[in-house]
Amino acid sequence: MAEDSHKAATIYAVAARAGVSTATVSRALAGSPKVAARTRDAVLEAARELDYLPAAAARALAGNRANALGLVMPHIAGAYYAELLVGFEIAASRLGLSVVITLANPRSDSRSAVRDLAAAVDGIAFMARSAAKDSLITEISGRRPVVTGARAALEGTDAFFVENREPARLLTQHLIDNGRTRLAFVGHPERGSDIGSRCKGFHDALAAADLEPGARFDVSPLEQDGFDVADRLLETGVPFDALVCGNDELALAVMQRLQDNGVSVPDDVAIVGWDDTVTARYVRPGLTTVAQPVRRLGAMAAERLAQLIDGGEPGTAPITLPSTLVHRGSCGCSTPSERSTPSECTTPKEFS
Amino acid sequence: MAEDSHKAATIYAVAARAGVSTATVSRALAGSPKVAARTRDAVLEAARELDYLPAAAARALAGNRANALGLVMPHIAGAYYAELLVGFEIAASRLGLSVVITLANPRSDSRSAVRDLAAAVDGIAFMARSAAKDSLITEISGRRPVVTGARAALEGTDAFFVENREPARLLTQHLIDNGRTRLAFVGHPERGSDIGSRCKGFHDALAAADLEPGARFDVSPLEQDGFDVADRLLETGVPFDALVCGNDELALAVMQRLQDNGVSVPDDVAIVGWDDTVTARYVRPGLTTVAQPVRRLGAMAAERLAQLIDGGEPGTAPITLPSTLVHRGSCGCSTPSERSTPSECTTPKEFS
DNA sequence: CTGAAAGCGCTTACAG
DNA sequence: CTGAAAGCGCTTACAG
Repeated sequence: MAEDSHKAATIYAVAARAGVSTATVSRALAGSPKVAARTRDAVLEAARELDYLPAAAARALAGNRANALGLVMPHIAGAYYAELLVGFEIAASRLGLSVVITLANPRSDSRSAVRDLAAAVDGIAFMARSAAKDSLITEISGRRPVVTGARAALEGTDAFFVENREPARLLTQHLIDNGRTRLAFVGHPERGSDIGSRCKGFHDALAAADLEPGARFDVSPLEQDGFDVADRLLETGVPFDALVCGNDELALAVMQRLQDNGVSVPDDVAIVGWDDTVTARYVRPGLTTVAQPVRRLGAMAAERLAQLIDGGEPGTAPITLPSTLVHRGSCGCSTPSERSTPSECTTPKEFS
Repeated sequence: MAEDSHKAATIYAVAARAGVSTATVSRALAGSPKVAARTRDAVLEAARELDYLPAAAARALAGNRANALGLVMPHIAGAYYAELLVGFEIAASRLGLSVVITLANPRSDSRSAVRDLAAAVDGIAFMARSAAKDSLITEISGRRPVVTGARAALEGTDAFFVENREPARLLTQHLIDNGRTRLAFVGHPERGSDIGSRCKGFHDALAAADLEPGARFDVSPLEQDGFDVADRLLETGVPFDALVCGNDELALAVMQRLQDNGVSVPDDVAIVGWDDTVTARYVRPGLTTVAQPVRRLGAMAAERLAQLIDGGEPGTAPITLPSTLVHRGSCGCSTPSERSTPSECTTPKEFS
C-alpha cells in the first residue's frame, strides 16, 4: 500500500526506513547469513512497507550477472516448441532465473537479435533447428556459456539430444518384420538434425535386413510437403508398402491425402511418423509414432546452462534422452500396444 | 576477431580507440543525428573492430528502460500459446524490444515471479487464462504499463479479445437451423473468460429460437474432461442432438469417445468446438470449429504495450479481433464450406 | 555483524 | 557537433 510515493522505492529508501546502510539491506535481502536476525527482520519489514522491488538492471550491473537465461528457438508455432519452452521455463524459474526468448527466423539474419540477447542474459540455449548457424553459435559461445538441443552438436559446446537413430531403426525394423519390403523415407535428412538421424536409423534397419537402400522424398517437414509427396505417390501408383516419415506433420498429411484417394492404411501402405502429436492419436487408424521427452529436453538445457554460468566446465559429452515408440494402427502392427520403450539408452552412445 | 582481449569491450574501449568521448560513442551507436558523419563512422569502425556489444543492464539502468516486454502466460503447452508467443515475439522484436516470459501456474502463487518480472521489464502483457489474479495484475499496473489479452478485462487496463459471443451465437444458430433442438454446452463458463463468452453466445441463440436454456456440462477445457462428459452422456443414452464445446480439445475428446461407442457424428449428435486446432481438420468427420487470430492477438498486445511504455494513454476501449467459423462435417452441415466469415466485427462492440 | 565507498557500464542534461 | 561529469540503483570487497 505504498500510496504515498509514486516513484518506486529504492534500496536507499529501505535503508533509511530500517535505519541501516544499503549494504546491509542488500545483504539481508539476499539472505546473507552474516546479517543479525533482528536487523534482517527490520530490513524485511521496511522493504515490505515500501513495497520494495530491487531494480533488475541495477542488480545485474552491480552483480555482473543478469540472472536470466536466453532461449533461441525457431520461429515456428506448434506443440513441440511450446513443450520445449515450458520445460525450459519451469527449470529456469526453479533456479530463480528468468528467461528471455528470441525467435530466429530461418530466413532472416538472426545475428543481431542473438547478439542482443547475449548482451542481456548470462547464457544461451539454442534449441531445435533454430535459424542460428553454427558460426553464430560459435561466436556467441566465446562470450557466454552456450548449450544446444536437438540440433547438430558443436565442438566444445554442451549438447542435448533426443534419441533418434535407434528408435528409427526399431520402427523400420518393425515394419520389415511385418512383411514390408518396399520402404521409403519422407523428409530431408539434414546433417546432424533430428530428421537426419532418423533417416540413418531407417537405413540401418534396411541394411540389416539386406533390403535395398530405400527411396527418399527429400522434403521439408511441413504439412504441404506431405500432401505433395502423397500426390507424387498417387501418380506413380504408390510403389511402396511402408513410409517412414520425418515427423507426424508429414506422416499425417501423407496419410490423409492417400486415404482420401482410396489408398488403405495400413493395408496398402503402412505409415509411421515422429513426435506423438495430439492428432496422431485422433486419426484413424491411429498413427504409429515416437514420443520424445521434449519438455525434459528443455529442462535439462536450462539446468546445464545454469551450471555453466556458475562456473561449471563446458564440453561434457552430449546427452541423449530416450524416446518411446508408440504403436498404433498405421504401422499395420498386429498387436497395437501403446508405449513400448524401445531402449534404455540415456547418455552418449549415439546421436549423429 | 577480438582475440586480443578476453574481457568484453566496454564503451570506454570503443571511445579510446575512436578517439572520442563515451558520450559520443553512445550517441553515435544510438544513431543520433547530432553526430558528425565522420565521427560516427569512426565510432562504428572502432565498435566493429572491438566486437563491441553494449551491456544491456548498464543501458537499462542509465536509460531507465529495459527495452524488454514481459509476457505472462499459463503453464500450458499447446499450439494456442505457441501462436500467441510467436505473434508477441515477432511484434516485440520488430520494435527492438526483447521479451521475457514467465509461465504462471494456475495453482502455485505466481506473485513473486510476476513481481520479479515487473522489476526486469518495461511493461507486462497478461495473456489468456494466466494464473495471475485480478488483484495481482492491478498491483502490477501501479508500477508498469499493463495489457491483458483473452481474459476478463480490468478497469483501466487495456484489453484485447478475440471475438467469442457472436460466433458462438452463429454457430449455435447454425445447429438449430439444421434441425437440432436438444443442445448442450460443454465447458466451464468462467466469468469474463473466452469460454464464458462462448457460453453466452450459445444461450443467445437458444433464446432467440425460443428453445429451452440448454444443459451445461461444467468441466475444465481438457481432454480428460471431454472423455468424462462422453461417458456420462453414454450412460444416459446421449439425450442431446448437438454439443457446443468450449474448445476443440473437449470437442475432439467427446467426439472420439462417442464414436468409439457407436454414436454417429453428426447423425446422432452434432459436435462443434473452438480453436481450429490441427486435429480438427484431420479427424473424420472434420470438426466444425472457430478459428481465432491468436497470433495477431499476441502482436497487438505487444504493440499496445510498447505504446504505453512510450507514454501512450492507457484505458483505451477494449479491442476485439474477429474470429472465423470453419464449417466441416461434425456440425451436420449440408454444405460444408471452409472458412466463412461470420461477421465483420473488429472493435469494441461485444466482449463480455 | 555492519558501514563507507567504490564501481558496474552505460545515458543524458548541461556547457561549450 | 562534442566532452566532462553526474547519476541510474544496486553489490561487494575492504575495514572495522
